Amino acid sequence: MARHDDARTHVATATDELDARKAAILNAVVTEYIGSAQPVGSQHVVDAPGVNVSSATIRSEMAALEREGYLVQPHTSAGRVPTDRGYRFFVDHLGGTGTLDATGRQQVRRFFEQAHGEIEQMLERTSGLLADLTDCAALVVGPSHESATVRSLQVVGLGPRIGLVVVVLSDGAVRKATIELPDGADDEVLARSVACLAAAVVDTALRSLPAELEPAGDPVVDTVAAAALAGLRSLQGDETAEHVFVGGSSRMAAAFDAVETVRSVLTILEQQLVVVSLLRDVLDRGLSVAIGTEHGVEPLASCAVVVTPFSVDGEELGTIGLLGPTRMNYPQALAAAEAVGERLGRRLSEAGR
Amino acid sequence: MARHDDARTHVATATDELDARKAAILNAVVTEYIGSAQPVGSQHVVDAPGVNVSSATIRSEMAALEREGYLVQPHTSAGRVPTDRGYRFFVDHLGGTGTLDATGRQQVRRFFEQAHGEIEQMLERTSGLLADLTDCAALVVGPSHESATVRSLQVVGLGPRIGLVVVVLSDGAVRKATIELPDGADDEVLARSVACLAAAVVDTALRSLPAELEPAGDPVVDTVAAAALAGLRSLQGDETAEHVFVGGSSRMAAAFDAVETVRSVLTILEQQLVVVSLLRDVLDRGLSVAIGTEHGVEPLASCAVVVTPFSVDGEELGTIGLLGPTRMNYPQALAAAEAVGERLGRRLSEAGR
DNA sequence: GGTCAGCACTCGGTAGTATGGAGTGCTGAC
DNA sequence: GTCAGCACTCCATACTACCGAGTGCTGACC
Repeated sequence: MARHDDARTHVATATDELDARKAAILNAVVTEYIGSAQPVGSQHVVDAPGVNVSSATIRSEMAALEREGYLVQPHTSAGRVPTDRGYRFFVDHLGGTGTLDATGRQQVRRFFEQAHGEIEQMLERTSGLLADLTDCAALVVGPSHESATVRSLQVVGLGPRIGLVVVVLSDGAVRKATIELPDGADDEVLARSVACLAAAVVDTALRSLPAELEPAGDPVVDTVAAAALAGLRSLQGDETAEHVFVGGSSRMAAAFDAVETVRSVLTILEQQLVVVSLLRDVLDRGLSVAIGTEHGVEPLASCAVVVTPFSVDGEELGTIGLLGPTRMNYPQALAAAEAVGERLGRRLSEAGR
Repeated sequence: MARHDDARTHVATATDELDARKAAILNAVVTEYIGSAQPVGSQHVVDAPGVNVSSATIRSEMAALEREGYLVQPHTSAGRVPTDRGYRFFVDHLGGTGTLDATGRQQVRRFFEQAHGEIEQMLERTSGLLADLTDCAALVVGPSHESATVRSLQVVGLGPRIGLVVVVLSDGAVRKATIELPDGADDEVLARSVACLAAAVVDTALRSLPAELEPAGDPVVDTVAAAALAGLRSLQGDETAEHVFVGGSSRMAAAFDAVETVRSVLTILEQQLVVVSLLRDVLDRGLSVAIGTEHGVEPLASCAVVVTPFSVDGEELGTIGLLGPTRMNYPQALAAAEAVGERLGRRLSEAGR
């Protein structure tokens, strides 16, 4: 029942918004509620750190906190539950990010010791790790390929008139596009087309491909090269719509007891576009946590999102997100996201892309 | 309430197991229950096709069906609910697979008219389509690459000592592996290594790669080639563990009202390995539907799976699966899976792999 | 003036009881 | 073999009572 050890033991200090005691009480209510999911009564707060007053005094303070919008009562004669604003205050006044607990740290270490494989696989598995650590749904968006340039290019004949353009980007990503080949496109023609196309697109970003190519003389070669260029073009869209790896969405079922809520949250999680722009939006607003209605996605009104960017090679950005109920364990989630983000970035950097 | 139109209007015929009337009653109960999710009483069955008897007679038949294990009563004085065996009979005696309804057919047609992109994207989107059509979670497993051979090979330098092996398989799949390069591995060395490696592995299946390579004379070239081969080797595992695209898992939340059930089903859906082997297992047993405990996966005891293979280029197999509650709409699910599978296979075949 | 013990009050949750209705199984007549 | 009629079962629903966790207020104390 008493989960005070879970709280950052930072004794609340006076702030512009709330005096020290109110802050301490609010903190206690939030931590308690995160642990128990039950409305918190004045009695349960009485021996929280920084609160050295009787339950009567706490009650009057709680009433004040309610007037100021930090707490609500589900009904008269029930304990208090934090509002979004209450959580916001709690999150904003955490003493530093805190660290992962011992078993969590160990889990992360082990994971990165034995992790291997290509970037997509790493990201996928990382989402699982994060879900395990935090009991939230985990979102991992890989580094953007937007600024990557074409590193190498190849056209492979697959069938009688079918070819595959394979392009390697400077950041190590590989893309492919199927194209139609004209008759008479033998290996030699393919090679010449590639050479012709390569001259024009290598070291170019996918989004700034040339519109046309210098004719190479041979009409068949030109046709192939044009087809391949068109193939590359069709890849531009993919880069904008980034892939997000979602792990542990089943945890959302444990977090809510209304099936309807679960359903609507899962529906959102299935829409990659929504998820990605949610994360990006939160980041753009300079937040690392968005609570309840702070992010605009209505079906997620009872959820909070923790977002952490991770940097690969200094600059390019990937994003880690954790989605849970508003009463999620913020200190834990923040610590996990940060720790994993840091190690993931490091790992991907040293893998050389 | 009356959903009899949903039922294949096939009037039950006598079988080895059940006489015509019992079969008709069982069919009516199943269809009604699929529609309403409420225990079905004798009154609700009275004007179902093939049942021209009074409710009293139906009651005695129902009692018999219960003794024989096709129905159960949640409690005395409640209607009847089909057992897994009841569903099994229903499914086994559907008159042909039936067809999709008009709007469904239109949805499928539209989808395949505007569908484009590479195979993975197609499969992903197809899972969404199937979920929309059936209100089930949809599973799509792409054609196996097991028997595909190496079609083309390339090593691209990415950083000072980092390279990427890119291999195109005969079925159009592209794989990559990061490798470490020795000092002095310039473009020319890479080209020679590729040539050396290509000679040994082109037209070979990934699972039957040679253990070693003929030395080419130059130690640097040999090192690169060996590293690249090791890279290829690391891909073997990926081929066995196939990727499955899961769409519409949120529908499972609508299907059950116990959050706990939802959670455990979702947990299974997150484990690709389990899902793939479930599908494969059902197929191997020659079934197209597995109901309740028929598949061995315990947390899915209240679920049924509809499985349809789809063939690309005659032989190679992909699989479509639909996961829903045991009271899912089997005729609809079977029709949708078949229709989509057929068109998907056709589409992937003509795309040339 | 802030703190707090004491107290009256509120109200959700649980348990117990009545009632209605959907559904059953059985019986006896056709 | 079929089925109208009937007694019976038992889930849902509604209502009531009651307990207890929790509140707000008051008045005394430092």
